[in-house]
Amino acid sequence: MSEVTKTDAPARPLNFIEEIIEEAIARGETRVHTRFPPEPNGYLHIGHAKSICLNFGLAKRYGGLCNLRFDDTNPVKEDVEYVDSIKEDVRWLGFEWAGEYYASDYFEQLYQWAEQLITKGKAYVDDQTQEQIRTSRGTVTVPGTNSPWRDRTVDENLDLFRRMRAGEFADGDKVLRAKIDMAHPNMLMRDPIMYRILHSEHHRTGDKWCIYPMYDYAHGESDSIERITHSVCTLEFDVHRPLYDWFIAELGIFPSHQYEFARLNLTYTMMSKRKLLQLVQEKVVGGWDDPRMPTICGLRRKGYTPAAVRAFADRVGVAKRDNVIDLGLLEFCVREDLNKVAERRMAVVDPLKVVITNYPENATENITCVNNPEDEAAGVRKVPFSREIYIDRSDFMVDPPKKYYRLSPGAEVRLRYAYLIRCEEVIYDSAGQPIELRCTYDPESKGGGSSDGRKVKGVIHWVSAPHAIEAELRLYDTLFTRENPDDVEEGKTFTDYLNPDSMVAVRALIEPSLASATVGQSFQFERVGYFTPDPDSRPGALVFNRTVGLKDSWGKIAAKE
RNA sequence: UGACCCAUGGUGUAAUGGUAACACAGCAGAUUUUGGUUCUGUCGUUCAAGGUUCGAAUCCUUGUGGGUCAACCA
Repeated sequence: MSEVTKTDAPARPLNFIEEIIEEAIARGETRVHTRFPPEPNGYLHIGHAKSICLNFGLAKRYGGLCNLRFDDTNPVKEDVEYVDSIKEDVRWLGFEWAGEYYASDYFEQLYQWAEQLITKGKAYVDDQTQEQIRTSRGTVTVPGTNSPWRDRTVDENLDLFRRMRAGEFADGDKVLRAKIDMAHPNMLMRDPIMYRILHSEHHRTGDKWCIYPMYDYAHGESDSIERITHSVCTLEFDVHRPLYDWFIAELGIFPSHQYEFARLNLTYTMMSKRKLLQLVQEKVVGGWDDPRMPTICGLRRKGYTPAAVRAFADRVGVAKRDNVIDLGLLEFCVREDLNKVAERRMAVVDPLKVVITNYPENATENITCVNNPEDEAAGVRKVPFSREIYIDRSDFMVDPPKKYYRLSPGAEVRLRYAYLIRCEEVIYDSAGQPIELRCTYDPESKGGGSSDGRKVKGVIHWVSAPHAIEAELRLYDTLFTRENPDDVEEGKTFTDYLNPDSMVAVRALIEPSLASATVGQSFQFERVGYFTPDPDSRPGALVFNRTVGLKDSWGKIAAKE
């Protein structure tokens, strides 16, 4: 356990948990030990990323430690598949845990402590049915009533509890309950269940146990065993805190303390594990790692970087107020990172052929292109140029509106890093749609300037027709059309708000250097957006995911017209 | 009709009894061989009513609004 030392304090103000810690430091407490405690029953999402960044961030900032602990007290819902994915995601985010722990490692200790509570007269075996327990608990406004088994003797309780462990009873026959107060205003304190009988195989302990501790009984004690100083969880556990403290006090063990913060919500998506599972099971999405999912693996596949997610977690802040973060902030964070690190490439999403009539036939030249104007060290690359090229259909208009800087009949534009061209003739198909442009180029204008110093405002991207390679581009939009898909109108469900255009695949023509792109790389397709190769991508059958589009101020102006 | 938590621009988050600010979004402009980036400017905020105080976003009271809790889930 290391001493508290403040390291790389960020410029931002302290959040309330950091304030609590700094007050403790001022009082002379010298240790910060946190933990990230997922139940291995599903994939991690962006909300978990906030918690991970908070817990690991606190440890890092104050020179402490952060554990990874799997809260695996319910064998029927958990699986090793999930522990593996959770570890992968935490590592991907850039964090390394001080220790890897499992609540199931503490089953024996937890059991011994339960016997201790029975011996103290603070716990009893209850024979009531689930239904009887539920009704006798009362409601939020009416007190509960005591179980007829509440006053069993210590010896009888001990005997029964041992026989529960020995497997003498069937699931649901008996439970162990804490003896607190059936009239307590806090429902959680009305003799909460500590153990239930579950003849079920556990992914780590196998069939060693047939009784399993409940969350409330296991969590605080697990924190205590690991000597966690700051047990950080989300707001809905606020009402559990008195119970958390009660067990620790009755047992007289290391006093970990719980602090609650507001979970993350994001517009146009949802964090409910149950609903995300439904989307996977009903094949609305391709899987947990579908790029439209708010899961960490989905964001990764979509091209989000760990740095972007961490920056996002830092910017959303930590407080106790319910919140819904604008998706725009997440997108800002990934653009901010990718703008600095992603190499630029040219890709034509919707190709329109252009023939440069005064350019020599069968000639090819290599145009020097800057890889990243934000990073000189990224260097340059050569891109082939020839008489026939493709430009994007949206970069040409027969009858352009005002302030349209791109190509139109008689107008001139700059081909990025190459020449100025002028549109001399438009060739139409039988439906009246332009299918080819005949242009002339200014041989003196290569790389910049022009033969006579004239200024040309428009710059468009291009690919050489004989050199370009084909690729599938998957263009993503929000999965839902509603800002808060959980907020459903009368008679509807969240699936009624699915966006039919959340994924659109197009065939594009891209520059040849992209043939060797590999999963994990990010590129900015100039003037289009950020893209990353999808795991489905194969040589000769390239697939790229759009991480996020570029900011599009022309699109905004055009939309207003 | 219980206990607990929360309430600051459109969205988040600060201000810790002393000039309500920062980011994102929006708007306007400058720069730009990406209508990107960068830079500048700008719009706009303390749930209500009382009280304490020289002074309240902050403390107190009462409301109002939102949230959590009645799984042998976590």
